[in-house]
Amino acid sequence: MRRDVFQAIADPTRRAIIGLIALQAMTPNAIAEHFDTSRQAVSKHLQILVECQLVKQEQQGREIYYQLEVAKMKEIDKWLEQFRKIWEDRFSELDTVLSNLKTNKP
Amino acid sequence: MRRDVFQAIADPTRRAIIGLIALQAMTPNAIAEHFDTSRQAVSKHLQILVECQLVKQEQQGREIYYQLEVAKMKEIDKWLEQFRKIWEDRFSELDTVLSNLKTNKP
DNA sequence: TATACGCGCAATTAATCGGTTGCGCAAGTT
DNA sequence: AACTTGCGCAACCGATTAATTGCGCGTATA
Repeated sequence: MRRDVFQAIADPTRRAIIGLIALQAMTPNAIAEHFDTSRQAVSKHLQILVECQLVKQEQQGREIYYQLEVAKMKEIDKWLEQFRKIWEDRFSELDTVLSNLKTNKP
Repeated sequence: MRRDVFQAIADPTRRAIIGLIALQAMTPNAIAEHFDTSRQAVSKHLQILVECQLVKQEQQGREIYYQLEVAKMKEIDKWLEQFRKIWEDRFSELDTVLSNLKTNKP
C-alpha cells in the first residue's frame, strides 16, 4: 500500500487530527472524542498517518500517544516551493516568461 | 461531488499536470503526451482540477487551454501556515512540551 | 487473581476512484 | 459539402477507500 503525504492530508478528518495533535500528543480515544466517529475509524486514520510518517506513536503504559512529525510537513511545503515563486515573485515576470516562450518558436 | 484542493493534489498525476501547466497553458492532448495514459484520463483529471478551481480553461478555437490558477495554490499554503510556526520557530519549545508530557509518568 | 479498560488487528460492506471505450458535437481543412 | 481533428460526456470495470463490527492481547485496578 503506497501512501504519501499528499494522500494523507487529502482527508478532512485526517487534517483535523493533524491540527489537533500538532501542539500536544494525544491518545486515540482522546482524539476520537473530538469527532463523531468511532475510535476505530480514528485509529485507522492514525495508522495511515503513521504509515507515511506524518505522525509517530509513543507507548506509555497501555496508552499510545500520537504526535505530529512536524518535519514531514515540510515535504508539502517543499512541493509548494516551486509555485510560490510564481505567485509571490512576480506576476508580470511570469508574463514575460510566457511571451518569451511563445516568440521562441523558429 | 465535493472536491477540495487537498483532494485534488492527492493524485500524483494531477500534481504532475499542475507542474506542467504552471508555466504555460496547455491543451489536453499536449498534456497527455507527457504521460503514458490516454487523453480521456487526463481530461478527467483536468475536470477535477477545474472543479476545485485549481485550474481554469480558456477556449481558443476548437482547442481548450488549461492554465493553473496560481492563487488557489495559496489555499494549501495557508493551511500549512499554522504548522510552519511549529517547525520553524519553536522546535525547542516543542521539545519542552513533549518532555513535560513524558515526566507525567509515575 | 479476576475484571475492566485501551488499543491494534482482521474481516466485511458501501462508496468512490482512476482508467478505458465509444459516442457526438463543434471547429477547422480540403 | 465531406472529411479530419480536438474535445467533453456517459457508461462501464477493477481497484481502493472509509467506516463498522467483532475479536484478542496486554495493562492497569480491585
